[in-house]
Amino acid sequence: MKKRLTPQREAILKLIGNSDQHWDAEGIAHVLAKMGCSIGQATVYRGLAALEKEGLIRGIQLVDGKKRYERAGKQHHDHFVCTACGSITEFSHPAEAQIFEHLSRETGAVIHGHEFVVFGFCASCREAS
Amino acid sequence: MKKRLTPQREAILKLIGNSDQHWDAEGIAHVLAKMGCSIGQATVYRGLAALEKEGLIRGIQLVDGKKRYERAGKQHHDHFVCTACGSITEFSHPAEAQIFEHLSRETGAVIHGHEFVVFGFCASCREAS
DNA sequence: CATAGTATTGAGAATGATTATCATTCTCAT
DNA sequence: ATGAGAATGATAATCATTCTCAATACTATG
Ligand SMILES: [Mn+2]
Ligand SMILES: [Mn+2]
Ligand SMILES: [Zn+2]
Ligand SMILES: [Zn+2]
Repeated sequence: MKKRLTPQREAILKLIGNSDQHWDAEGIAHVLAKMGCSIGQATVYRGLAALEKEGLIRGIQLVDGKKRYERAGKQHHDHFVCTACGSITEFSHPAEAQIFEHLSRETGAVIHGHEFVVFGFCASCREAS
Repeated sequence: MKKRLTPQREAILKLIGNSDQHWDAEGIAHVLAKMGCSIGQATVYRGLAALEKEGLIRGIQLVDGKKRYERAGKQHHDHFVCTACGSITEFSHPAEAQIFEHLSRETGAVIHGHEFVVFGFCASCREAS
């Protein structure tokens, strides 16, 4: 049999797919519980892993221990994390492609993915400091 | 009082400072134990944190859950991790500076640091597959 | 030199995120 | 209906890391 899109996975997918947030497992469980359809935490983790494997959501690691998920389909981007307020800003720059190209040419490696996280103070937190 | 460079911290520093590896706490404890001077695990973690705060070693996060440390003083670089053999390759590219410049100019953020990890198959693992 | 006041240590408990177990329930194609 | 393979939920278990706390080790003064 194949992977199934169960009601709980649908709930997770709908939540992530209809927002631009970067969700962690706990946040998802929390919101779903508040919405009435609470799911066992193990099921949340398994559901997230399954949905990611299917390419329906995208998982990222923001150096804070917990894995986050965002909806799939957005164009490639990296993340800036404000260490003061925790806000996450997406960004991208064409030069990144050159870096990958150079890296694989120099080393002969095949690149499968990457994680580029920049941190500091966002504009408003910079002023407030 | 000030931070002290105790014998156990010196041992950790010497280990990291004299190699080009990317050590995790467990690896350090293991090697030091094998060398006769075993240290409590809490002390290893505290020592690493202290040495990092003093700028004597540099901590990095390679998306695998455990924090790694390398000797300070090496020029800036990022890391390529082979997901097949686990080898870590260092690289750098001048275009990265442009990305930061662009990001801070566009968003008004102050950048304090970053973590750029690329993963895939290294040259030898690519052939072997 | 005695001594108060910090820093550090080590053993072990505790934490937080995630995964593994396992018995039960669900689904789908015969 | 039925049996094999998925999925669920409650709970135990992992893993890296941090916390607690009693015992030491240093340091700066008096
Ligand atoms: Mn994003
Ligand atoms: Mn390095
Ligand atoms: Zn901020
Ligand atoms: Zn390799």
